[in-house]
Amino acid sequence: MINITLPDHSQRQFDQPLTVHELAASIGTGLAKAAIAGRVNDKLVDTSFLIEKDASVAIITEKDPAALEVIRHSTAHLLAQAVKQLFPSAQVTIGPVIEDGFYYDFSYPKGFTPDDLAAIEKRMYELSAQDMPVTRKTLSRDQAVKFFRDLGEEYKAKIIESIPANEELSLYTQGDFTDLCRGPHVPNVNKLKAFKLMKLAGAYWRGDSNNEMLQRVYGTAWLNKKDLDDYLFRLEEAERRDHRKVAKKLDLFHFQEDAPGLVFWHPNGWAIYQRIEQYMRKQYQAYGYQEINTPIMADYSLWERSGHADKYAENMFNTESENRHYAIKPMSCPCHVQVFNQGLRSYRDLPIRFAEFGCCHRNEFSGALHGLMRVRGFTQDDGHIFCTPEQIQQEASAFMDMLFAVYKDFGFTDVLVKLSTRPEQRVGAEAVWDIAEEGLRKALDSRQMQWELNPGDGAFYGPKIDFSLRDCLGRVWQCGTLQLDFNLPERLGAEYVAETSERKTPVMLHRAIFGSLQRFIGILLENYADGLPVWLAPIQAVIMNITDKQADYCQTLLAELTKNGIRAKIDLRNEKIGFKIREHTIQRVPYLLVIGDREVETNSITVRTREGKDLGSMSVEQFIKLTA
RNA sequence: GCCGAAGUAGCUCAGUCGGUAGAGCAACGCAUUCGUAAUGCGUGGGUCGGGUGUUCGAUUCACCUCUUCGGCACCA
Repeated sequence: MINITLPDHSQRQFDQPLTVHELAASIGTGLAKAAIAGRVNDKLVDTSFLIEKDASVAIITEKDPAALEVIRHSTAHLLAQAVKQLFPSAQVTIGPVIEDGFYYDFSYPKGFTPDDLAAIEKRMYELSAQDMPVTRKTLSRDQAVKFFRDLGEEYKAKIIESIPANEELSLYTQGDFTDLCRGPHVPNVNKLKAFKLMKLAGAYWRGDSNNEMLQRVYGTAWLNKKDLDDYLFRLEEAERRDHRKVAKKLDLFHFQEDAPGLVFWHPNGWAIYQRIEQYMRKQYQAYGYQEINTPIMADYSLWERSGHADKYAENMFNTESENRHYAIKPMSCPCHVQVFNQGLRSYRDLPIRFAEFGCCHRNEFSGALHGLMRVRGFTQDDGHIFCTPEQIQQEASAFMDMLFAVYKDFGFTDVLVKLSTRPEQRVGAEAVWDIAEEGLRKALDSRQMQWELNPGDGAFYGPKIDFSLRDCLGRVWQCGTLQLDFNLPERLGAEYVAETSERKTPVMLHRAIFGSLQRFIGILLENYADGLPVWLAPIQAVIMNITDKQADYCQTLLAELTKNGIRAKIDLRNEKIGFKIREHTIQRVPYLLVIGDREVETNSITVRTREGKDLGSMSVEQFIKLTA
């Protein structure tokens, strides 16, 4: 007798073993038809899975989130089947599920073309229109290796060989196609109804750039056509928000061939940049930092002493003059230690907090460049705190106060926090690691928030906390960081005099909130699409006259607003008011000020927002208050 | 750096199976003086990313190169 518990806690008894599908059928034919997979004792299985002993079982239908994963995985197999039919010489490798879809890597030296992609997708739809069951069987490892070798599938054979010998392997077959897979899969390919192949890309075999480049096909798959269309719409939305597009539309910055990965800021873009830098400068003052500025390049020997020449050389730009070799700074920390080292420091001076809008250059691989998100020249909101091990906790805590306040001011409240602790390879005494990790942990625990532990993921020179923002499209951007460093101060000879008159090496905290100002602006632009908050908008208000008669009044108004620190612009063009409103609405100027005879007579302004809302007439003073 | 795609007017894009290019918007000029998302008419604008080759002739074909886009790898 087998006793099966269903999700509603009801129980059913059966005389003999039965499959998930049979169980579903015993509950209802509709359920049997809708079954995509099963969950037996919390393990996802095929509908063909044979239940042999007492278990709690759920039938997975479209309503269960797990269904989508199964469907995506099966769609990857469908892709492989179509490819093998159309391109028999292609070899299959792996085809996992990823966010919103799946991919499959093929070895196919000729490479697929976009036309091939369309043909493959067409074949996939032809196959899924058939009534083609997906069946599972198991083989021993050696049998499986032989099976795939005989098919000429060398990569599959290699994958299997890397699986422990005693493990049983499962193979899934649909029509003429068989793939090694852990499963589970849909019972029939006709369950696959809404998918689309998205793009082609190269990918290294086993993710190693020394290996052969495989052909990766990306696809997306959904429960139904509507979900697929929604997804494609979301992609369009993300594309619309692309910061590179927004930059063109709003005339913020540009790139050109002469300076790959380096930004040419235009007046509007630089206004945003300046606004952010000035904002952060104020925060530095409020949180007890001293702003400094250090050279953009330094003799190569400094980078040898700091260790960058050893570990970071290929990312550094170099230059030469009068037989001296210089490197352009990729980060500011070694220079900050030089400032610390001027004069003898006492324990009474600590902590010392230096901040710099550090202009850094890194020679990123050409293929890594990506708008403002990955550039070769950027500004770090770089700061270094020199303190004693005992001060780590309070400094970490104060830093997080600052960080969360700053993120909140920019509208980011969903922040992911990760603590990474000591790795295998490390420098520094165990006792110092203990204090450091404990300090960070306590600083985290003292706040009402969730954080995640990444054991062993710290840098060789110290533990760290990373902070990531989630934007309005749900994308995650790592921005802030707090890294403890026991190594660099020692290498560069930083010292202070302790209470006991001994010379001691301070701990150094590397910290950033934006990371790169350029990248942070990119994130802001995509998060707000083009409607930046009023305080960040390059132009906050446009004054528009209705006819020439009001031009003088408009000029007076402009002077008045400018005097009060509002970034205003004037539009006296001989155009209809509707035309001007349309133009500046598209430019996402927060406030549109309409000036006609009525406003001149009553010494007022009429305000319309970029959202099209009419705020009515008000005095200049009222408007200044509104904007501030 | 690797794989794939792309580069034509300020922007978005069309085009030429080899005979030096076109639209819409923008810009400029003239008329219009107008009350909340496009007034009308007219004008100018391009070494078709750069180089080399094939050809009577290359924006078009071939090769090289740069840049950009999508991935991979990288991001001590």
